[in-house]
Amino acid sequence: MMSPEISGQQACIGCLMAAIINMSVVNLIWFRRDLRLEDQAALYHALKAEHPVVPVFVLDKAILDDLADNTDKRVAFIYGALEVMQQQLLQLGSSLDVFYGTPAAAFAHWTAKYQVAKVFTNHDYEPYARQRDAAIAQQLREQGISFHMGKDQVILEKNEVLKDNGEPYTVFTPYHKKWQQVLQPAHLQSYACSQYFSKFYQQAPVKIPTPEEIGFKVIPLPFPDREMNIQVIRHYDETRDYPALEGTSRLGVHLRFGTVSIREVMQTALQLNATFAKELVWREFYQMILWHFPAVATHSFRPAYDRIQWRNNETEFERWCQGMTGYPIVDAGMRELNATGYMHNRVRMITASFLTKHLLVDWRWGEAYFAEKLLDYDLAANNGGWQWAAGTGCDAAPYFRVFNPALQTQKFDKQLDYIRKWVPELDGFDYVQPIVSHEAARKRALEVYGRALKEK
DNA sequence: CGCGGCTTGTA
DNA sequence: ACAAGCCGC
Repeated sequence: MMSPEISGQQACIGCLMAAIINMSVVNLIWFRRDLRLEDQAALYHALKAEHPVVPVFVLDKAILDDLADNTDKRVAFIYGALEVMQQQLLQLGSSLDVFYGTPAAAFAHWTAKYQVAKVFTNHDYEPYARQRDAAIAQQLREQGISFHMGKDQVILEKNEVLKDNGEPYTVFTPYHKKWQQVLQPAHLQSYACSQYFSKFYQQAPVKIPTPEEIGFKVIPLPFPDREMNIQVIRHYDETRDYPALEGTSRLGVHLRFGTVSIREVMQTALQLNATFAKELVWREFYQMILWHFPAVATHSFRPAYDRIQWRNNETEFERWCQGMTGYPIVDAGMRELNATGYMHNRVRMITASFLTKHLLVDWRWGEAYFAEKLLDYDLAANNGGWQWAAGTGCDAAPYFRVFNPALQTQKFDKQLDYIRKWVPELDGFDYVQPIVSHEAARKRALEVYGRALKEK
């Protein structure tokens, strides 16, 4: 549903001006993490509204300045997605209008350049995004421009799945059950944007700032395919836990940036594999948690766990980052991450458990490292995963459940195919000694966690 | 309210 | 089997 959450109180000054000097009034569609032209909620509502639609995107200085690496793969991915959209728009006689700077400066620029009546965009549940959107809505309201938000990133959001007492769930299994009860066919219906493509504002191409102009280098990379691999999804429940196989969808990055529609993926998932569909609901669960409990971005979901006396040994943390712990399955995962910007999910759990439990490093350190390296990085999912592994989160693994790297290897990489791929020196004599013994580290973790929980 | 259930490990 | 935690019904 498209609700004018913040609507203009005054008459649209731009519209009056435009009427007088015969300029065309337009609406803006503001793309963020929904970088596609088909089955896109806010775009659909924009195209169906009264005026021509100008597609806009902000290369947000506030976000880009925080990236550690000027060859960040995600910037390259975004450029690729913008380029695809720009080609489609040019063929339609329109153009994307991309601005480099802060969102505030971007809208100051666009509202001076166009006679804007309304701005359409989709909900974003992250703390920074919420604050950004509130500020932009306010800025636009002062100019008599209304701000309209749609739901596009998830199937069911915010308060759509609640306990009978009206409170949000904090445990996945009952949330999932309720999610399935609430789901209606209409939630999965595709937004048929293309039938309104004639509504795009006609103008000459607007030049997109180059990566160099914004201080980045784009290194050509093979990104995961946007198309769903039907065979992989069909067998997801049987193959997903084996990191040596191609058993996962690799759609994470596309869901992150909206280069595929969650409605389309969920439709397929519900038809082909219930376990895969469930994983997509985990994604919605963590977005919902972040919306209702934004403090999890910086604190343990359970306050008692913020009392844990992390060892935070920087040398050990560095060895974990580099994949030099002496535990092959952990090292393989970290090296895969460093080399490719991707890590298999089973291994994400193992490496996260190892850092927090075996080395007793604050989960936020690991979360930040993954945030820096993962192409498919998403705050809600990454934070949820880390708090799950550390035992600090909602519906987390009980803290006394310490993953045993040897057992995990036995179960999920018995032939050592995955490990040998990333730790080739395993078969020689120069592989590093284990950083800690499993038994001693396990005992230490149980003591340290136990102490934090006993304190009042 | 007591018990099932939990991306698992150990006895 | 049983478990150092915890939620939901």
